Amino acid sequence: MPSMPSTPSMPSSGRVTSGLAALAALLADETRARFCLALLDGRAWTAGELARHAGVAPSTASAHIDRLVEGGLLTAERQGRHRYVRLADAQVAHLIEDLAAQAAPEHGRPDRPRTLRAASAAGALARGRTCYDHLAGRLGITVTEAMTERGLLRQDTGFALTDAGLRWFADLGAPLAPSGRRPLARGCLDWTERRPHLAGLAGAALCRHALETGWCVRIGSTRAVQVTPEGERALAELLGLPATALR
Amino acid sequence: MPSMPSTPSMPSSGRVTSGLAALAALLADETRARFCLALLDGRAWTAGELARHAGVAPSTASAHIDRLVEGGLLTAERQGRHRYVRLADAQVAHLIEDLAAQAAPEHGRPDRPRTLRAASAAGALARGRTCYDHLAGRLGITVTEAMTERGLLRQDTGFALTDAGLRWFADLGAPLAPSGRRPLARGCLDWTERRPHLAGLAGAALCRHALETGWCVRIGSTRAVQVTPEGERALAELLGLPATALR
DNA sequence: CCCACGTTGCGGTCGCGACCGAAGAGTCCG
DNA sequence: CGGACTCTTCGGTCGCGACCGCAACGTGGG
Repeated sequence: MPSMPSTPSMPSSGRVTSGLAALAALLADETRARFCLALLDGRAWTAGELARHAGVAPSTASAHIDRLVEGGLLTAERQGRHRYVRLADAQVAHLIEDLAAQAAPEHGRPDRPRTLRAASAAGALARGRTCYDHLAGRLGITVTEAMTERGLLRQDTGFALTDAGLRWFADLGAPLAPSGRRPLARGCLDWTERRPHLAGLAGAALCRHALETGWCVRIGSTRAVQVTPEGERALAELLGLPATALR
Repeated sequence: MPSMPSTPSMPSSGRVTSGLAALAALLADETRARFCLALLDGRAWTAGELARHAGVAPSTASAHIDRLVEGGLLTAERQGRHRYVRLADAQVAHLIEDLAAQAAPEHGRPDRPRTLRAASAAGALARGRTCYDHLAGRLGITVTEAMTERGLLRQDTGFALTDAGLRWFADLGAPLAPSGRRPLARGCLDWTERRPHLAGLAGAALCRHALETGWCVRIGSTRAVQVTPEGERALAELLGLPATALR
């Protein structure tokens, strides 16, 4: 009830305020937050998978998914008896990344793994992974830094591809065209490396190209990726990266 | 209790998840959201001002401020019997901007003002305002676009100053030096214009310079700003902006 | 065709947190 | 040194929402 600002303030402040609060409320629940972070791998999960992942009853998960879809964070698609769910778009993914980065400045001790299995999984993720639709982890950072050093990417005065960078992508067979409202290049703060890696249309194109041409492959069905021998050769040739930098 | 992911997933997933949920919970309350949006003007408010602004009791506001400070979104500073409160840093400001932008895609009809006074205030804000520590509104967009056209700023492949842009700032008497983790230039989506304006260190330097040299002045004690005749002359000379573009 | 499984809808329970008012601590001023 | 002001602390109330179990629905496989 006390939703009336007693001071005349920002116009449309009411709508923006309640919109902001409503959006934040979607992520304010631990279970929904877990859903969104899981979906940050860019793939589609079924409702049941998400329920098991978060450790809640299927009915609970279903209700949460409804709210997230309603709020525009997720999109759902029915296929047979499954309901596949994914993040709505790159903007949402980027928003959640930013929030997670802000929420986890605990970069001192990244939660020591308890088991050998967990340790090796953590290592694989730190080495290389996908972040929504682009590359992250040491792999993502290494590639981004190499592109910067080679003058393909400019990070000192912002974050943008250079003309040489545009040509590089074209030569690669993955020409970039401005599309919609998504920027060609943007920095995405890496969780494990605490430095920005390449995101945006260029990051997505590079990741897609790397997976399609076999430069890297997914490990199992996780978001972790591994560079292949061909990938090492290609990156050495195109970016001057020594093979050892990618292991 | 169901905090165990039944699927082995992201390492440190627990911590990140609860951190994300806790951070979002801070903004999930309408009153706290109103506080943060008010503080987006970049200035320090007293606890009482925020309480009146949001229409809650002082005791309620005090508790909210505690939580926001505890969560790292705000910093507080006691001065006499007042407690001045501001956003913690530019990163927090940017995060809230992004969230607000995502939360308010209602760009069809921006909440028609009810009174003449409100209409003129809304008009002034749309013409020019500060957004945390840089310029926004039509003023911010116009300047940003002019800088882009003049080759000082590159937006087609990302968002970065050019070398000419660096020189432009140096000639202005506001040389830019990379500092800490804040980027020199970054795009900040404008609420009213739906296009990015210049933020980051360069945006802050430009705004500071504009206010110090009298290119623009604040209207009353709001975040709205107005271009002065000197400002028109300077911007015409430095960016080729016709005076009519700024009214 | 029926059974198993993934998914959804419906009560019902329970705990967290947003709110206020009143009283207390600290500060500035006459 | 007392009064006006700002802010904080403390109890106590109340409503929202996260959760589960159970039952129903639909799909796909045997």
